[in-house]
Amino acid sequence: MSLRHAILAALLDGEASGYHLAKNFDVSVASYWFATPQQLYAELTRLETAGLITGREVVQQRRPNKRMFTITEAGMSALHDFVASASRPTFIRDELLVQVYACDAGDAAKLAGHLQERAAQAIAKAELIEKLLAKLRGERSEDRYLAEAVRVGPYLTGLRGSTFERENAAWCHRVASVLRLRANLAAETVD
Amino acid sequence: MSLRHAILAALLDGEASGYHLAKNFDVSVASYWFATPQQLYAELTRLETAGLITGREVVQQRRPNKRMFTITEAGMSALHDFVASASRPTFIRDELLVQVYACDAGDAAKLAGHLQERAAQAIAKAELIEKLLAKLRGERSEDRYLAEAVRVGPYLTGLRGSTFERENAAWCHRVASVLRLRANLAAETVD
DNA sequence: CTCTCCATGTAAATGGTTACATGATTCA
DNA sequence: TGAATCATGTAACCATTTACATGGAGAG
Repeated sequence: MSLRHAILAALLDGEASGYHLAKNFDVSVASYWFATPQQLYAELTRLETAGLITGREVVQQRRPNKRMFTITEAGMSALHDFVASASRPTFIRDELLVQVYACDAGDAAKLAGHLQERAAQAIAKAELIEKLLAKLRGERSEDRYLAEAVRVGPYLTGLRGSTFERENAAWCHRVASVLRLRANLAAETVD
Repeated sequence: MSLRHAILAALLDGEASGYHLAKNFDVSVASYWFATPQQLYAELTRLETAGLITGREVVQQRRPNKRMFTITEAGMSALHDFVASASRPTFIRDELLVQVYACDAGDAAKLAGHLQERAAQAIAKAELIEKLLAKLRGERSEDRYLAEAVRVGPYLTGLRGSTFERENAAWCHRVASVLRLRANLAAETVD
């Protein structure tokens, strides 16, 4: 029920098309909310029907036409209500963690390889987010920015995303090294 | 498709009933995988049909009868394959983060309150996990435990869960204090 | 000439949540 | 007397993923 709010929140940055949202969702909103393009297109149609956003057709010449959406006053009011509403703790669902939980019953060496890949992806994502934060901040210090800026939501969620990815990478490295150490110890025992 | 693997992984700790899994999922498997009881009961039935687990009826006198499940060899082999398989990066879906993203368009004071509650919950969960880790480790240091223990999966995932919750709490506090600071500054400006 | 990007959508299938249902036992 | 715990399940409903479909433009 809350993809709609994620979309409304994303539209605070201004008019956007479904395609644009799909491309940028993981940079802006989605260190913490993910959606497939199909989900977005479907939900945009529903939001328009509900009057929370308005779309306008933009005719393009060398590209397919697109529909640009803007949040309406009704949408702003719905978002306002949402911000103050209660929300339950998140539930993480991460296949990799299930794999690590079961690592003693599987091929730990291969898993260690996947962990290294994940660590690299996590660092790449963290760097992307951190660049975005630096751009938002500009010359100001973080504290000044957060005190003075007109809008701070995207910066605050970016902070969470960046530490999350850093912690992810650190954990992946740690687990991979433990698994490799244990593989070596096991090999010595066999000798 | 991977709730089945989470269940198989949970059954590495030994025989369990659906009810038991539902109660303990968030302590063992589920800093990183969540499922409702209904999901578990349904999936257990499917796993049994598929021959990956076996159930036996336990007749009780002062309580309803229950079915205890054990992982089979076919189940172990499926889990083995799963551990080495590729998995995509997680996608977080957290309503609270969407709320913070949109905080500039809503009631920041109320949101700050919710953030404090969340921080408290996160710390409670971290402490729970950390107790579990200490219990697993016993007298040994972490490094020795991870090198020597027969099974390390649960400890390794517990590490991730505990830092995740700590980081969560820290972030909630940070955001709440930023929002309060801004509320005060806004009030002064009005004076 | 193939691949990727732009841009949108439909349809089918799977996965997940919520509500409802049962019924004895134990604790306050 | 009322609520919580034990223990399992069905059914209806939503949310999400995956596959399929289209078609021109520009890069290699």
